[in-house]
Amino acid sequence: MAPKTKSPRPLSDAALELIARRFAVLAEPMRLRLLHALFAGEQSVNELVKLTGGTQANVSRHLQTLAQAHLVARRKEGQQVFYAIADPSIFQLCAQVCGSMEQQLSRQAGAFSR
Amino acid sequence: MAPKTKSPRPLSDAALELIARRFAVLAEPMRLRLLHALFAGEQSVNELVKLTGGTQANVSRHLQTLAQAHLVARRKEGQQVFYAIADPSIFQLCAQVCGSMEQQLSRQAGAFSR
DNA sequence: ATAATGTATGCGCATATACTCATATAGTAC
DNA sequence: GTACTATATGAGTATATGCGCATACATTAT
Repeated sequence: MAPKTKSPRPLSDAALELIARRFAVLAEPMRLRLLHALFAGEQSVNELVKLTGGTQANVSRHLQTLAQAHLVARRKEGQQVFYAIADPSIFQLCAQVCGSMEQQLSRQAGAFSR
Repeated sequence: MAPKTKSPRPLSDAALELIARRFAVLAEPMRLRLLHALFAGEQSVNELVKLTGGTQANVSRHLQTLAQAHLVARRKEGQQVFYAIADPSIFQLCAQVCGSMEQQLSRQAGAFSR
């Protein structure tokens, strides 16, 4: 019986669910596209539709998902609704994923030219 | 015409797909549980089955998913197969997500007691 | 009031994926 | 060879989710 019973933190099931949900929100290309478009600043739904090339219905739905996850903030002005990044830590997240994947891909590429 | 046309980088569709895939791999509680268990070091499949409480078939499948994403490494020794974290940047990712969510939750909690 | 515009949503379909069960494969011991 | 253990995988099912279409809702203008 090796004393392997050393976990960094128990991490309850509920916490794991929450973390998984968070990752799931980021696991859709269109939502990443929307976040990317919002990097330049607050945008209305219509602007986001044009920027991303998605349909209005689909963009609206994805924005709702992002808003429920508190990743973007909603501001209504007249008949337009503006969305903006609410949690800037997202960019660090994405940057880290990008970096890790670039590293991975270049390592795979190196396996050929080696 | 505000000079809002300033994107950090174009980010091709293919890149967005890859990033989304990466997040999707992390979007399952059982896989997070497995990564968490592997934090203590290399483990065999059977050990992971005991540690996570999942069925052998399910654990094996999720390990395969993690391995395909190059998040864990596979090492066969005799009839046992050992898995280990292959990309330590995962922990930074999870730590960041946890931090962001703790912040979010405490802010929501503060909205009541305020 | 009607009309036009911007946004959200109900519904149906198609696809993806997580799970269980049973079985296959690989390795070890006898 | 058979028996046993460890791991992987095929099949079937249930659930979730992204998408498009049509429509509802909200706001402003006329």
